[in-house]
Amino acid sequence: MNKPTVHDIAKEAGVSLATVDRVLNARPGVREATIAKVQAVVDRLGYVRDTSAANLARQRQYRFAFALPEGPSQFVGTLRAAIKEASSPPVADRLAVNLVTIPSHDPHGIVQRLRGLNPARYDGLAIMAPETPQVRDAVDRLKESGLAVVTLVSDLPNSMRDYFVGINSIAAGRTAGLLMGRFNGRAGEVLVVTNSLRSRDSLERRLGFDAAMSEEFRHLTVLPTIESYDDPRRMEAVVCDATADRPNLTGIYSMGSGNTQIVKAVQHSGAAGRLCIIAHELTPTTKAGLRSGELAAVINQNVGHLARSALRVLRTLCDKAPMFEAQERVRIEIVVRENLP
Amino acid sequence: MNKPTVHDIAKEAGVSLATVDRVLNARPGVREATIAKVQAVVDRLGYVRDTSAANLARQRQYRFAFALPEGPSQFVGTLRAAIKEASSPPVADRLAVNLVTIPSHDPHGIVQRLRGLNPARYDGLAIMAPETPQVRDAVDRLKESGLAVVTLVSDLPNSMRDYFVGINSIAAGRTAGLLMGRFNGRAGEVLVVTNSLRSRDSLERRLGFDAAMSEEFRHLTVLPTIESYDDPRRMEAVVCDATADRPNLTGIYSMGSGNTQIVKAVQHSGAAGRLCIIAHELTPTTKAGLRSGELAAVINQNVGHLARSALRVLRTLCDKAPMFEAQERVRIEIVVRENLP
DNA sequence: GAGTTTTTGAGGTGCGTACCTCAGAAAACA
DNA sequence: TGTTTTCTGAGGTACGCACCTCAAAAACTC
Repeated sequence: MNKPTVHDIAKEAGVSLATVDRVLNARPGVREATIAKVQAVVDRLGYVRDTSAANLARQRQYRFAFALPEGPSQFVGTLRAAIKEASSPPVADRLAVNLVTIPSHDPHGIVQRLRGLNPARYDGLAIMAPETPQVRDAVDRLKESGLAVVTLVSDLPNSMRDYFVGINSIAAGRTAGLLMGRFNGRAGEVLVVTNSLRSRDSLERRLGFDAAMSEEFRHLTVLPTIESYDDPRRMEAVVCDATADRPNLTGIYSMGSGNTQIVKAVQHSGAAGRLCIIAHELTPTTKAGLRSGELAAVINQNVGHLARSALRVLRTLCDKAPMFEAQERVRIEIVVRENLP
Repeated sequence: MNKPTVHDIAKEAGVSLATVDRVLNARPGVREATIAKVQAVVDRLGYVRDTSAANLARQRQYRFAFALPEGPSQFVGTLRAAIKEASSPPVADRLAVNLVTIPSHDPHGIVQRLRGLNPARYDGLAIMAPETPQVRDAVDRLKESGLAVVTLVSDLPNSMRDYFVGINSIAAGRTAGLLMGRFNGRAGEVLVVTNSLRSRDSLERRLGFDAAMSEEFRHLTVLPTIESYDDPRRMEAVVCDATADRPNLTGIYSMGSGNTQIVKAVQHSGAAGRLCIIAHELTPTTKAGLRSGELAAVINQNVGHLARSALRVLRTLCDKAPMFEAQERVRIEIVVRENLP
């Protein structure tokens, strides 16, 4: 017997199509006993709803909002491009994706933006935002008004989000630490820079990095994190100063964006050869850095994977269909010059 | 205007539905002039066929054969499992996948097995096989009888295959070389082992490895490749001898399967600490090796990605639909203990 | 057992496409 | 001009499902 249909269920259960339909779509007006009878047949025949036929019949449109931070981050730029590519025809059908930008470091502004989203006009939300109580509450409110919600890149673990699409940041930091330790044989100091420690992923990367370093690589001294607050000049100055003032500096771990400035500063300082620089996220800048040898390695999460995964998960959640978890696990990629895509 | 349908095309072009249908499905019996007229409207309105509706109407079944080598290889085992998972409901619909095993190193046997496939019963073939003229011809024959053909893991570049799903083996070898050079600071010799150099991917890995080593890491001497011909005892013996006879041995590059034996031999020899071992493909054995520290790194291609990619590509080829290339590019993953999935 | 409420059945329509038939129009040929 | 061949149109059915209506049956109530 091939793929049972609703007709088969009806025949087998001795009820009408309408009743099967009511049971399958949880519509009211069916006795408990009948529901059980139909369910039993469904289970026995192994009926699975044909999602594409269902969507066709229901004229389904998946309307998703993607909330991404504004600002000059190259990573967010490539992520945005990946989302656009993954949600445009003919790859995606019945999909209407709205990209909304939210302020990077202003919880209040983020909340305002999220309030501006009419829950009735969306079926799902994917959001990349720092973890603050206000943001969490705003997300929870959208969830409560019926949206499927996934967090992207940076998790909000205590919110009501349905799923997190991204990498384990602690493990990512540990990986960076391992590479720093192995690639960088000379004893000395390691500078750690980022734009902000306020988002959960940055914090966790630092934790993982420190853990790996202290466990295995005691020949390296990790300096306190320096934040640039998205200010390119500050980032450049910090790196310039460090290379000038610290003769023992042998490595830099860049946890966030601003890699363009780091590379530039290092080039000017003439310290390029003696430094092992490890950064996050493949962007035009970091790719160039890998090619030219200034960057030793990049820890990456594939933006295409992130985008497609978020879309798939949101779709699946809307359909209340079972998830294919293995496909949604975003890998922590190690990229060196030789395996650049 | 929302998603134009065939009806819109018909109305706009001033022809009937039947004619639009004939044009869209390349059926005969339409004048050139009319075809052009319809095509123009299709382009102008940006019509894209609704694949799910089309498949529904056509009761389409995609029937694919996956030809994978037999034998005890753990990698092929995990790949096989990934294919099964990716082709079973409810993840995949209208999909009938047949896994066929082919002899590993017997071109004649492979050809026989492929001859046994009735082209009328399949829409597509994915094959992982060594590159020999006989195999190539057998593949070409299937292609000519109308199947979509993709090569998997190991390419047959001079065949008529439509697509190759897998990684660039030269780059993979280069990556292994880079890691060997960076992780392994001590000068000395590097042993290279594999089960066979007869398949294209092994050969190319070796090429890439040598290139990277000779360009950058002159402190390491790479020994000639030793083949085990799928004989576990031979593999173990080779590694045992090398660790015993070569005091300068500092690294092992394992290009193929047989990692269980390598790890075992190294453990027994007591040389575990002084050796940097790099292997290919994540399997239970290599995962355990990474966790326990015997393996320094593993170069991996994600079997789930391979499986899903092959299926997607075959489907796309059957539909004659445009391909979303970025999604099909399989990455060369570097796996260390810290970023184990 | 009459009246009320709750369940169920039968049937239809539509989603966007594929594929079929048959008649009639247009073009090409003699 | 008539005849053949080549196009084209109108219409239908089907795919698997969602969602609707209306009437009939069954299950309750008092």
